[in-house]
Amino acid sequence: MLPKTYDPQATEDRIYSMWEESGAFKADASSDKEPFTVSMPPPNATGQLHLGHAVMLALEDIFTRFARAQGKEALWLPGTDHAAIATESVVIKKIQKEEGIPDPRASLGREELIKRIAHFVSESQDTIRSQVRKMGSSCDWSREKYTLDPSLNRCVNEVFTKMYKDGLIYRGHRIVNWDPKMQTTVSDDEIEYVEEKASFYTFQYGPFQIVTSRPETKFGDKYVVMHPDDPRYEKYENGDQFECEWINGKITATIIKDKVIDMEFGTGCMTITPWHDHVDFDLAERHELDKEQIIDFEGKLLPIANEFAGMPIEEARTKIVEKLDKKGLLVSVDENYVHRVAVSYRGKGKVEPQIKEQWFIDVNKPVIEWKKKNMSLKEVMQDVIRSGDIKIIPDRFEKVYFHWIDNLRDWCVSRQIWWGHRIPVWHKEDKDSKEMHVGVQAPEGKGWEQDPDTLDTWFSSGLWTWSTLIDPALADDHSLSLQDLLDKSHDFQKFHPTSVMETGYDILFFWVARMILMTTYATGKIPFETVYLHGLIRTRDGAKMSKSDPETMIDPLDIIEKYGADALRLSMIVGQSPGNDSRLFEEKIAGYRNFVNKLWNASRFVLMTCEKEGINPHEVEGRKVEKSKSLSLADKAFLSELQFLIQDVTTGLEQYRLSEVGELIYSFVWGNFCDWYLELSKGQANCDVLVHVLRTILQLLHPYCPFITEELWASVKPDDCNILMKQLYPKANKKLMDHDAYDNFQKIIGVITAIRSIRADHGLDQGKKLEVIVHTKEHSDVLESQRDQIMRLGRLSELTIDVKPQTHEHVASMFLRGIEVHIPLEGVIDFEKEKAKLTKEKENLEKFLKGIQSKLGNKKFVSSAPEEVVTLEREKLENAQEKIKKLEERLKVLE
RNA sequence: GGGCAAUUAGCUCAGUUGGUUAGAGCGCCUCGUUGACAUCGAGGAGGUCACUGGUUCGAAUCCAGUAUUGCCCACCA
Repeated sequence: MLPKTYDPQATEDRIYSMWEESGAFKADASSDKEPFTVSMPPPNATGQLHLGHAVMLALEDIFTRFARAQGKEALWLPGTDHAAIATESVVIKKIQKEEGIPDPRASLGREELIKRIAHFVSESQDTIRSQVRKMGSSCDWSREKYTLDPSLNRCVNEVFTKMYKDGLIYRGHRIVNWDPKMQTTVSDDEIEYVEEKASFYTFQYGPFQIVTSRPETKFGDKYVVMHPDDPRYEKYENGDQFECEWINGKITATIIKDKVIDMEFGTGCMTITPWHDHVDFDLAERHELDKEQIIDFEGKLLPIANEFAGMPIEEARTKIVEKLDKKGLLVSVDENYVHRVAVSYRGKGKVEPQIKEQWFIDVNKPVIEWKKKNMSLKEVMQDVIRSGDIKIIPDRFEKVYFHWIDNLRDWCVSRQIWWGHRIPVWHKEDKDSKEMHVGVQAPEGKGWEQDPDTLDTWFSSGLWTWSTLIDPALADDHSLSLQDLLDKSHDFQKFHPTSVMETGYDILFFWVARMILMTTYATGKIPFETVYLHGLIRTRDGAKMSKSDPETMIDPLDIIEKYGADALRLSMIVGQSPGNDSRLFEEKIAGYRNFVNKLWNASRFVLMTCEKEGINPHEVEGRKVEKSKSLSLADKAFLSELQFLIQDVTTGLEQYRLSEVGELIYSFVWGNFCDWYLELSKGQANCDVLVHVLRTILQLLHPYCPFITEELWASVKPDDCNILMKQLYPKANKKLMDHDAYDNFQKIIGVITAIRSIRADHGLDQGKKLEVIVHTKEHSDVLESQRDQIMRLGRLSELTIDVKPQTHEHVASMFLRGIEVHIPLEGVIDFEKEKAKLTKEKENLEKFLKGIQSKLGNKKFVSSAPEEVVTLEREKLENAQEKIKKLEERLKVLE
């Protein structure tokens, strides 16, 4: 016999091992079944899983288990990401802290540092693997991938080379975001802005006044820019020159007129620093102006700054202001200026724009053949969404996506860090040599050195849906082309494009967009059909959970230990809608733990009942139940409701409406199965139905709560059945859909509810005699057939069921679903109120009826709307008509 | 500056194409240990669906505007 409470701790690990050993997670590329594929967004190989991962794993596991149960060949492919900058910075910090080495890159060298990082990563990967298992994830571990695996590296090199040959990858001196702390470039998307209060200076610059918060960049400023339409500067012409006193003596300045200037801001004119500012750089490019570097890559001033050379930015700033003040060129200082400073998404260090030679992907060059047209990467990215090849859930993110693409600039893909995919470019002698080789492998001959730079981590992540499906054995064969690799890899042929990409909306641009870009280009196919974006999990107060504040952090592992993985999964799925943030706190999780336990006890009850009746649950045949002729009203009603549940759950899951479906099952199990059916079974039990319904519930719930359902399945499964996760999903049996039984059963429920309510309202003693008055013979028959149940659940010692029209003094308190229940009470009934209520109800119904009639009378509607909608309206009409009739009858009684 | 959302019970949130009396969980109040479950059961209170207009027989739902909050994007020196 099962224990009184469910103990997830004692169950989950055992069940998971059982699944793994059974091979049920493994997908078969050679099967004939329809494929269903999910690529797991690879967690960064830097440490711990957090709730964001947990929600992702829960969602994807539900998708996968459901697809599997629908008879599809389901593949959920797990893996980890090398997370270039993030990982390197974590390890460098660790070495600095633990070993006291201030600059590990310099001290250890490339080879040694990479070795250290690799070691760290492999430990971290083990942690992640075990955490993913703890969540119950049914992913195919035999196919686990890592972004630095040789076969994935091969794909990276192939794509880079192909892009280079197509002229999509180019090398150029461009302004990039330089992170002096991490000593690398970062992409536009890896930047965040933090508000900072700064001093805002106004300086005299020749005849002009300019404003800046960054005086230290102003050494090279020999251009002053203003708007061509600005009346204040009408007398100056573009190209005019003048001499003026500046930081280090006299300079010759040139006037530039350009429309980027905002006349409203500051003094309406500014000097520019093309080397250290994106806008200034663009402007300088347009007007072909000189660019000079002021700040070096360490964040210190260069010799151009004379006596300030070698100073760090912050120090130089104050000194320069002092100097300009002494020269009388400082006009004013605003100490309360708030501006936004760019910092690196990872290292949180201030980002300094710099001009550097970098590798870029051209997003505007129309060289991609897509749908028989030549398109640019940008255009393909727009087309796949616009044409509906890829659907984004929720769809409002499509707008956000388009907006992002409109603003997309060429993508800088080279990074000056060591951890990652090294760029497949070789230089003869040194980097500045003119001889260069771009290819998948190193060129023949001596003296070739590979470019020291690595690729942006999103370059390889962009290939994730398909590079993971390339056969590693083939990847070693360099006689094969990229196309060969795709054509010959069975997994790729079977499982790509993937079915759904599920991830947080916060990486829509970082990753989802890049996958679309890279995959359409490299394979000619979309990477996935549907994008499902989940929201962030926040604290009870709506704050972001952050590592720096352990109080607010909820560690999924702690929760699993305390409440079980099933409860955690439900608490993150039910009540959440895609794309919206949600809050999580322990009471919520405890609520779902209670639900899980409720299911446990319901099963216990079923098993105990079977034992009492001498029935072996394993021998119950589902089919027989469905054909049985000895079903009670409750059995029929309940089986009918179950069929509708199956239908709703299935269509809901097909449409990715996970929250709604979770709620449906929850309320069915608790509100119907436990509260009614099991209670009724205490009077008279049909074990066949009990077992059958319980099995179906376990099957339906399995994608959400895999552990407990699997555990319970073992106790109730048919003898010839395997483990639950290999079962096919239940199908609704139309023959069991019995509206009459359902309606009649609702009447019983109504009566019992009424009795309970009356008892509570009037403190009715247990065993009090009750009279139930009904108006028709049919109702009386229904109640009569369930007399025992009503008496038991209503706790009555005597019950009269009578058919008669009512006199005023007898009409009592409750009208429920067409049945009137009353007990003899002295003077508590308000007839006028009752009458008014019914009259209003009738009026509403009549209004409603009129509306539908006019709708159905409208030819336009009938001809244009889908047939189902029209029938639905007709049904509504009939229902309403019937109800009005009944109301009229009741009103007549009251008269 | 532009865009996207949110606003529903004390709290956290559902509410699929407009449809009959707006739902759930938690919390609160009353009662209850008859053998599945106190991680429970029965009953109850609590909402002008942010506000103002409009479309409609009918609006939480569609449209316009207002307010508050949040997020994203952008070159304001």
